[in-house]
Amino acid sequence: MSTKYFRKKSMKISNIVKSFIALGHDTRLTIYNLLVTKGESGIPAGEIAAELGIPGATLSFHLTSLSDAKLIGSRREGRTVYYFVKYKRVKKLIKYLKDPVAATALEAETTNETEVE
Amino acid sequence: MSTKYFRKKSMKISNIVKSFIALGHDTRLTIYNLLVTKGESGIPAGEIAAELGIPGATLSFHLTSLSDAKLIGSRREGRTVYYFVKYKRVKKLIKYLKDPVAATALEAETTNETEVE
DNA sequence: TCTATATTTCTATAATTATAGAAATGTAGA
DNA sequence: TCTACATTTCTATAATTATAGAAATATAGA
Repeated sequence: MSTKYFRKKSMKISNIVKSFIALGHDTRLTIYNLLVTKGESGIPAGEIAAELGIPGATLSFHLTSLSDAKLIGSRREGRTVYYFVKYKRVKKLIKYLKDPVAATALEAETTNETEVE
Repeated sequence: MSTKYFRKKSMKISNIVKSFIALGHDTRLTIYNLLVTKGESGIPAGEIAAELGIPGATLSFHLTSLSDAKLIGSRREGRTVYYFVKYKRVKKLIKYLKDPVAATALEAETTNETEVE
């Protein structure tokens, strides 16, 4: 039973694909770029919007994509929400690019659907 | 004059974004995965289509995306076209993920629009 | 509680991308 | 040249994603 490239129809879009989708947009890649320069402390959503010159609603849409992909995280401080890069997922992508076969095997072995961070 | 996140409207979609777009699709990521297992010699388009169970026209569409992103290359042998991974671009992506600021600076410095390989 | 501020969600619309049959192109061999 | 085969391009259609104003939500401070 060759399971190599088999994929259940019901199987939702993989986290790896989600991550590449997230990075595959000019605005979102610029956000990633910006967040990298800001370190762990992150940067308020409003500042990102101002820096990129885009409406808050549009920014929110893109932040959701990056968050769903677990490429970024956020924390609220008062009425401000700070966004920051989550390097765990970035490292996973690098690993995937270097060796997709090994990374996929590892993923299948360790994925237990309860992963949080 | 802050050029940090400035981007000319006329400026076409960057090669990095193009690459992430290319990898951000289940079928295309599966193609990448498959090609990695096949090494330098590559694999005929027809075999990819058969392995994935998709029509040739659909495959061609996705191969174009990966080729435009320079993630894969091809060579014709008779009536067969072989596709293979081009690791130069993969390495560039890894570099970008690790340090987007440095990678972007390097890109700006070395891009002369005549890059072929 | 009232008001201002920060951000997100809702919604409609615009724009882009994906799919795949049919037609076209390129190549090999008879 | 004729036929078969491999692949790509053309085309229409379906599906998805992006955009941004308006409304909603959350929090802080007066």
